[in-house]
Amino acid sequence: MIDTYRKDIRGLDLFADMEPESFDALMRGAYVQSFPPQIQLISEGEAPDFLHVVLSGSVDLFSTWNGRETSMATLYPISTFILAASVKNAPYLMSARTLERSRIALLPSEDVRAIFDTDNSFARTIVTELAQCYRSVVKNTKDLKLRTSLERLANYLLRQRRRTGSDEFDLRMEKRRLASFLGMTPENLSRAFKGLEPYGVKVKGSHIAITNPDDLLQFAKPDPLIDDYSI
Amino acid sequence: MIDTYRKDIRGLDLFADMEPESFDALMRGAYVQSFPPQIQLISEGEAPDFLHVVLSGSVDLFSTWNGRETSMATLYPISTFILAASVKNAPYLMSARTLERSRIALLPSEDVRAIFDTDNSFARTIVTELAQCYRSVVKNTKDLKLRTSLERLANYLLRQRRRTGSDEFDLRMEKRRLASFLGMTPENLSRAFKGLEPYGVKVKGSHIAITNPDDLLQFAKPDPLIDDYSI
DNA sequence: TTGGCGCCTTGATATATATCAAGCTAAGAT
DNA sequence: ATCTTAGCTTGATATATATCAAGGCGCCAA
Repeated sequence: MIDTYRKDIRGLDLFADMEPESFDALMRGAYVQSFPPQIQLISEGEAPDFLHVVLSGSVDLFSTWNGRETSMATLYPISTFILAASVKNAPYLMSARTLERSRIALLPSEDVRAIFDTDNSFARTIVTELAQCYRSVVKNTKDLKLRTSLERLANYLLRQRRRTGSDEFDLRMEKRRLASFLGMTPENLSRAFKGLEPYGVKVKGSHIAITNPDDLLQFAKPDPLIDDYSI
Repeated sequence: MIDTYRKDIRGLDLFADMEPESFDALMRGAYVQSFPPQIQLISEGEAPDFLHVVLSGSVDLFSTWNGRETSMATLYPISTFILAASVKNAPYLMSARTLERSRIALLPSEDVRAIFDTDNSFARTIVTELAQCYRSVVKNTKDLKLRTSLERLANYLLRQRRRTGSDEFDLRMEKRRLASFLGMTPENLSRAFKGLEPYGVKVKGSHIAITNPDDLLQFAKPDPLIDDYSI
């Protein structure tokens, strides 16, 4: 494991506070691999052999049932998945595939659980991390159940605006994947973008410009208890 | 705190393994209160003053946005809510109300966090609990995004069948609340029950009889990665 | 026993969303 | 530079779901 990767991983909240010996132990069994785009890294139902860390590129978490598929989340560096399955040693609930060429660190789940058992501060950090994950999914459920697809898109755009700190930004994923994440078809996403034009949303390819933030805010009614990922 | 309640709480996975001193400390600040039906116990956005334990009765967790409301989960004895907010000391994401007369134990969140900081085995148990919660919400999201309302109802009935171990059972909640939980209107739930008649679902008031489980199974296609809450 | 009330059901209609079938556009390949 | 192709858009249509408005049923209270 080269030192840059080691430092990247150590920088994550999840690993920042753990005992040096624990971190060393965890890194001993870990390795980094580079994957081409569209490679399936894990499949739902499998045993959780590794805790994954996205070091570069991006990864889509998705689920399937009865021939249908939906995107559950997209991960960007530096972040981990799938922690809950690893610590519980329970089958993955989601599959994962690279969206672009990506570097992924693989930490054996067995090591994660072993260190979890011995390093108390690591165990506590995992609590914080899992609580955060849990709350994110709850927010996502509220988004899905309480809002129409147009409202979901409007709030998604406002979250991107906040993340980038700018009224203009590029979508970070294909529109078809965004559609799936927002729980709609690509066709309807197209129409939804049109539907937001009256509120000052200009779309050119994957470039978005919000020309009238106040109008969009009034329509979208963002709520920290749904849209603020930091609380 | 009378001894029965104490024993009930101690019996929960979350508290079963913790140090006796820790448990005593937690119980010292705790108290049990009885509430009439339809009393709002907590409101989303509030600070998490207490970790709640349902000792008897039932509690609905729901969320609101922009004048709309949706049921997120219903809790039965003996179970806790809202652990994630308590340990993170972050605002509640959901509100809670009693559905019937209910006895609720209230454990000060501050105490929970204090003991979490000192009792290592308690910290580890919380990890397991939160991982379980997280996975449940992920399953719920898959249910919502991958299935139609008819399929969600069919699988809900099959889960009740499994829980009760019988082809006949009573719904544990009002149909309107079930509708909200399943992400549909009461009118559509009514029609959905009709729509399941061809698969051997008989409804009389809140009593359900599944006369042809194989047909229903074939239609519903239950999946352990969505419908099995134990993994 | 009998109102009355709340919840559920039903039918009619409206809206939201998905599907299907072309076309269009832009980025990469030759 | 042109071809090719994948992804996106658009319009037409179908389906799913919500809304609105009555009506029915059962449970509780007087």
